[in-house]
Amino acid sequence: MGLLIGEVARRAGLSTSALRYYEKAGLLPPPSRVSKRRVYDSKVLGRIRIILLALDAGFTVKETKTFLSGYPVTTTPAERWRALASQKLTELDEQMARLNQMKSILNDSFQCACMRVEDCAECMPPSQRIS
Amino acid sequence: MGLLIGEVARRAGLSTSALRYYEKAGLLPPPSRVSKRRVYDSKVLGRIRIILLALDAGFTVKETKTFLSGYPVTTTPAERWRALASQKLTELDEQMARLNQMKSILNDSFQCACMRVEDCAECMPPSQRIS
DNA sequence: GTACGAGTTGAAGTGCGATTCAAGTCAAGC
DNA sequence: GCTTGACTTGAATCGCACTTCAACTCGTAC
Repeated sequence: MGLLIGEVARRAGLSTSALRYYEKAGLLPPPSRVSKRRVYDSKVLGRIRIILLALDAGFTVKETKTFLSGYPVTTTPAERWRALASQKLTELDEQMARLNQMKSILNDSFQCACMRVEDCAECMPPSQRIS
Repeated sequence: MGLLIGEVARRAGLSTSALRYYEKAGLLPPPSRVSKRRVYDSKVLGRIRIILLALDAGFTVKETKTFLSGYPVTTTPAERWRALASQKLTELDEQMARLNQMKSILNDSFQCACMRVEDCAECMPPSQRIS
């Protein structure tokens, strides 16, 4: 029933180093050992699935740890997720706004006929002006 | 007429360390010196304006250097910008797609009634399943 | 002459999420 | 008893855009 780290990595599509990293970071509980080697219960795959979902959602390793073990045991997964997700959604909206701003700058800048970059200081948009 | 680094920093809204960093990175030409101190011509402010616009557009320092000095002198600013911007826009669209995917995950996950995180392995979406 | 403020340098540090490395441990097969 | 292969550890490395640090150099004012 016990899985060695290589087998867990293969099934999860992760590297063994990533699994050790997650363990050190507190995402995965330290498994039992047989002659120093980590031996995992297959339940760990469920936990890894959850970890990967949280990371895919944009949570940092630290935030994911908070989701997994940073709340009183009485707090349900749904409650934890809602709390963290609303924060994260705010961040993502900020990032979207930032990306849209970048796109505007990319599309709108340097439409001048200047021959050299040095000449472009003149034709810059007002918002970018420096004293 | 000459500006010391502190004055340039103040006018540009940058730190002196950032200006030295840009110089080392090849974004700013090494200015003249008076007793070891950098003395800038006020034209440098125009160049800084351009650098900040490129960085605001999402270009890395390296890409910004390419824009400023990585093309034959016959290439106009508008041509350089178009070439680099189309690449960058592709990257930004990928990032937007990634952000939208994150938002979906945040909104759709953990709507279960599980009391403990360990129970949630069951109620995960199929796309996240691990062998 | 000495204190002050602004500048100089190269090296090291920051945060993130891992990966890579060297050197060692261990069980199984031959 | 020796090789093989999978594992173990802690430490170092990566990329990015800077910042911070210590130790030093200047010119000016008092």
